[in-house]
Amino acid sequence: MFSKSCKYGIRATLYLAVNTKDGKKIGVKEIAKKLNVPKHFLAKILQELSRHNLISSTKGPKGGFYLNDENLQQPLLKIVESIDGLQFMTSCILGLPVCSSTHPCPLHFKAKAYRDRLIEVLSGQSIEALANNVEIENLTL
Amino acid sequence: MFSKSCKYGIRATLYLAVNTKDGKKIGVKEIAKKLNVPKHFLAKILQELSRHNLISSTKGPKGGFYLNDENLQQPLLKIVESIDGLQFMTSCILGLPVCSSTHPCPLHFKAKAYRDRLIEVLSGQSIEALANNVEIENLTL
DNA sequence: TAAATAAGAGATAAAAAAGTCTTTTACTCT
DNA sequence: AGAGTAAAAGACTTTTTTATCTCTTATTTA
Repeated sequence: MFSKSCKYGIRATLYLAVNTKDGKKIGVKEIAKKLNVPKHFLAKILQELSRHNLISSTKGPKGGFYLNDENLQQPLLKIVESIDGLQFMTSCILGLPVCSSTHPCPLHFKAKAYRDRLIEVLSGQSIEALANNVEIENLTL
Repeated sequence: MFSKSCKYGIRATLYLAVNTKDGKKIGVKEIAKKLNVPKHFLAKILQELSRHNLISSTKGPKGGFYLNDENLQQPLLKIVESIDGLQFMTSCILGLPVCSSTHPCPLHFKAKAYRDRLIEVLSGQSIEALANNVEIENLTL
């Protein structure tokens, strides 16, 4: 469903949301270590998210990545969009070039239900809200 | 979610189910053309499914692929299993090595509920039943 | 000005997808 | 029965995409 880049991006963003509320900044090295993902690969992903203004960063000593208020209000879907694009929202689970309610593949309706729920979470809640959940319920990242 | 191999495999199997009820056999060439997928790639996939006894074949002139009664009674999940494996049923949508009800990732429950629905279709209905649906509702393959 | 950190360009590696060529099997026609 | 042929089976190669790593540059802070 999501590429590795996208998975890493989501996890890193949520990690930042949870851990930079106090104005702290965190470097790639720490994030990569904590999430157990390849450091340089993650660096590229964060770079990209930063360029899209979905996360924030400052260079230099004491620099690092963090989420500002605007970043925190975005839905997670933005992260997905900027890494994988939004094809996953509409693309056919069997890979048919055209697949819709009026022209469905055999799995269309069941698949759509599954996906729509997910899209709801990704687009309906802010990163901040999801991060709060992570804290309250002590979820894994 | 599914690899291309798997998508091609599912579509080809359903195509065979719909079109070989009368004892007809169909060659890779025709299937590839009808489904608009790469011929040689499909050949390899069908070969594999045949080896796993999920579809049937005969060589030589007038030979080709078809589904026998046993094949038709299998659930589609078997096709998925023999091509992609069953990881998709349990693997975390965020790629976490461990993700379960007791140790969930932030998207775990939303993702699970609807993935389970999909698994229901893939495992609860026979290929024959799904193929009937395809015919009755004139679905695309 | 030195050091720490992100940004950026590009190379390499691994995995997935697609294609080529050869061998085997079974049918058809004589 | 034997020869020719059409199809799948199988081994292998090439291409494309995704994932990962390396090295250099720019920026900021102390």
